[in-house]
Amino acid sequence: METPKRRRSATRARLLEGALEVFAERGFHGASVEDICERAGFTRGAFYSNFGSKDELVLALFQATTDRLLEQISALLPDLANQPGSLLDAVLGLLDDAAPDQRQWHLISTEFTLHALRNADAAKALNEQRAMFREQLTRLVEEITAASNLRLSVPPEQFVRLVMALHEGARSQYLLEPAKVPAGSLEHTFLPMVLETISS
Amino acid sequence: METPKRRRSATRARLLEGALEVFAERGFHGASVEDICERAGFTRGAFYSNFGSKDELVLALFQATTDRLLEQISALLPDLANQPGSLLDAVLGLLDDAAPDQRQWHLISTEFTLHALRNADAAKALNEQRAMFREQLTRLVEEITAASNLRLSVPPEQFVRLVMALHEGARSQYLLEPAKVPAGSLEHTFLPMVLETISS
DNA sequence: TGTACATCAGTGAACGCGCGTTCACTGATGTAC
DNA sequence: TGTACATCAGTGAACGCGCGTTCACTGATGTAC
Repeated sequence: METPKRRRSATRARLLEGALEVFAERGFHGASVEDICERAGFTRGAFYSNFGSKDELVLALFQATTDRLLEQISALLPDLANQPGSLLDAVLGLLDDAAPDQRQWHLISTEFTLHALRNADAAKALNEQRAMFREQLTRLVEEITAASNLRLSVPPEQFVRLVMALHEGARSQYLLEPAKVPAGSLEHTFLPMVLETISS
Repeated sequence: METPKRRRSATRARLLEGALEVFAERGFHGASVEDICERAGFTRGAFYSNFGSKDELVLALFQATTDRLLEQISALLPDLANQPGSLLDAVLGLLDDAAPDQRQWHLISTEFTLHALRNADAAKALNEQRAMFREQLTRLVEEITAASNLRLSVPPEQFVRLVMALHEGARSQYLLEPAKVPAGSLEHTFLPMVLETISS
């Protein structure tokens, strides 16, 4: 049953998917509306039938990506919290598994962050997403620390901020020099030191 | 004595300066050649008399900024190494002082990093600059650890990578939410833990 | 020292192309009777 | 069930504007004699 509404929302979804890919490859300004439509298999008219403008698309894309990311995290949370393994493995595993393609995700989220630093609306959306993301991670940390006898000497929220900041910087180094800085090496070398100090 | 050569190189310098400002404000693609020329007080003809293209400008700008950055670091190094204060204060102080305007520097270097992730030439230039930067920081760490009785349990080079990665991620968080994440707070909270563990 | 010519940094008008956006139209699906 | 009409998602040609780039020109500085 290919009702018009279903068809329409499928078109929208394919356009968003195409935009994600093309933005990752060429960046927001390097990707033309035509590039995106071609990738999705539509003409530009279809684009403007579904989105008001290219700017509107990027916000919609960010929201859609955010929704999917948070869904994936919610699905992963119970597994990780109950499985054997250290707190650190669980948290870092979540960060990696949440974004299937590290490089693509890094390019797009970094570009959107730059955009947000110059645009208040984007900043609001981004900060809300990041807050939700941190809350999920914080809950994971709390569950694991409660189950084990581990105690953090700083609030879990701040520990999460540390992990996210380090992860972002380390990922940047990894993508620039994959051979010299293996993925996750910085995190796995240093975070245990913090945890040992943090636990009592 | 306003010889033509002097005049020419002054024009080039002013164009580079204008480009730095305008790129920070609007981003590389958002800043037109005309914007840059207007800021510098020239017409577009002057621009193309000094640079082959907008793309060529961005590499020249990066090189010029790199040179100045490394010069500033060289000037700061001896002071920091001989002054009283912890290793950490010296390293973080260097990172902050090297870039006078945190926000501007973050915007531009992040955008260039994104560019480098899609462009091999830019990646080469960026990685060389970062390597020199790390070497300077590593030398500072070595001098300070040698003077004190501190011992690092990891090579200084890797310690520097940690500090740089964390600094980058923390700066991003700070710029997005200045009120919630004061500048340097993450670094000053967590790096001492690593140092305590690292020293023996 | 003065005159005639050469050089060349910077001017500013014009070009042209890419790209975001618009819009009259099509044809497939849905609805009324 | 069949016919006539309505809706509307998607088409594709056209528009127009911004911007990177070009180029013939100007006028100030340098050089030759």
